[in-house]
Amino acid sequence: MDCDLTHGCNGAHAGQDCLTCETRAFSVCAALAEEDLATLHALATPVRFAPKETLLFQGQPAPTVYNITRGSVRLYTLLPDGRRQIIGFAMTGDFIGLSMQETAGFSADAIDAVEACAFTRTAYSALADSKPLLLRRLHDQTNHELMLAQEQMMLLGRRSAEEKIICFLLGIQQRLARIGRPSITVPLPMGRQDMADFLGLTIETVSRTLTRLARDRTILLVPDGVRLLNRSHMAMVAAA
Amino acid sequence: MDCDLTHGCNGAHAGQDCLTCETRAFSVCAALAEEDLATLHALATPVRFAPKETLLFQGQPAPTVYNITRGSVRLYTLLPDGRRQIIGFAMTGDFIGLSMQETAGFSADAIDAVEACAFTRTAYSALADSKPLLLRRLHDQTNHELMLAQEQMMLLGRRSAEEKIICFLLGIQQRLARIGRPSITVPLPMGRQDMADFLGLTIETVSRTLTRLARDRTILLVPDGVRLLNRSHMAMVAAA
DNA sequence: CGAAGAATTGAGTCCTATCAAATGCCGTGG
DNA sequence: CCACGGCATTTGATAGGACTCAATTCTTCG
Repeated sequence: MDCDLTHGCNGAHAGQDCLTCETRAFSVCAALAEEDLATLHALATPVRFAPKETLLFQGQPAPTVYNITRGSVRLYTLLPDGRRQIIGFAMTGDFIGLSMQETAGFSADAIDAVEACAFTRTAYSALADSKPLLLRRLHDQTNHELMLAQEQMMLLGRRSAEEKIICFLLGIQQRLARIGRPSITVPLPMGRQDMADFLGLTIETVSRTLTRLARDRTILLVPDGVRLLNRSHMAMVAAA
Repeated sequence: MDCDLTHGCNGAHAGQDCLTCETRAFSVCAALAEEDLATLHALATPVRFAPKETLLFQGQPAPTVYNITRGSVRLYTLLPDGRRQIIGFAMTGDFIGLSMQETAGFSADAIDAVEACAFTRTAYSALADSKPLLLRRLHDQTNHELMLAQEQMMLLGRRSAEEKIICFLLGIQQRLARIGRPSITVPLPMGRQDMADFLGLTIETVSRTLTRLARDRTILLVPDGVRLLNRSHMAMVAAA
């Protein structure tokens, strides 16, 4: 198999199997019985993306859907004048292209080194039609995303910069806990500009707010992440 | 049948039939063949809500799903300190409770006089399971809502007050056009505070921005609505 | 070690929020 | 019919939080 840089590159680890996939339990694949996983595995192509490589481009055909098995991806839309809104970060276990629309409604690119299972949209769609449980799982997943989107609207429309940062950090932590990686230290693979474009802030405000929280001993800034020192205070702010 | 104010009141027009429902073509019901509409009709209970009456309350069980046939509903979430974010407005043909979760993720109440078809969540869920086309239609509808939510994130996070107002007005107009009510005059059943809480602004900023747009001859303020005078300029701003 | 990019810090401005008052709009009841 | 009260909206004055522009400082990596 050859290596197409524009669509990602199968690495040497291509022997990975759906049956032994570590992320199965957290992914839509959990809906399938073991015997169906063989069918799924036949459809899946493992792919890799280097940092900044594009998975999807806003407005262009999206013939492929991806299930992220490693790394982080930013999903975003752009205005013609360059303003960017990141609508979410996809990480291990997340599905990109759930809507299975002909054309992508947003762009997506790799933040760090990303590994994923790729499926052709048509093949995946057909499998979903034949496996009601999988379809149901997709539907639930979409509903979950809709709920997250609604929470993000509250964050973007009605919260202060400090609240935005705190909610963001707690949100990442909760998400990692749900996929079996709980930790007081929250890893932040994305840069400050990505955080800013997700939270509706500027990069300077993100930086200033983080340093202020660090001065207050609410958090501790560490390389590529943040350690949460005062979770009770953060939880108060997030709830309020 | 008695009249329970907390859950809406069947009016004298209760004889309405799914077969002759004017909103059928724009609603999820469009997925059903005529013979299935009888089944649907048996499950539907027509209800009415007075202005400010509550359909759903955030965090409480939601045993009922509604298909709005007349009037407008605001969907919103509240923070403990009273800050409100309106996540959407439901109007004729829109479905409330799509996610079919046990508990509501947001509150919903009537803006003006609302008429709706009510279904018990369990009965509707069972019907969806037996009619794949209906389920598919529900899924598509959810995907559509997710797309709208993502557009709203861009609006809330990255657009100026004037852009927010303009996008909002054009959005309402497009929506009315899609359900067969195209018009240069955009009706605004919701008050200024509702617009503010939807757009992430204050009521004063909404008012000021509207009057400025009226001074510029971009719009004309009319009772309970706005007439769009310079759509090309508005379209430019919305695209930019 | 040096260059390039990322992050932080600083100074000043602007947009929107806040606080406050005036105006307009209805429905009620005298 | 008109005065009145309550509510929504508009308008004004001021303040503040986040943005902008600009300059360091810190990292990373060849």
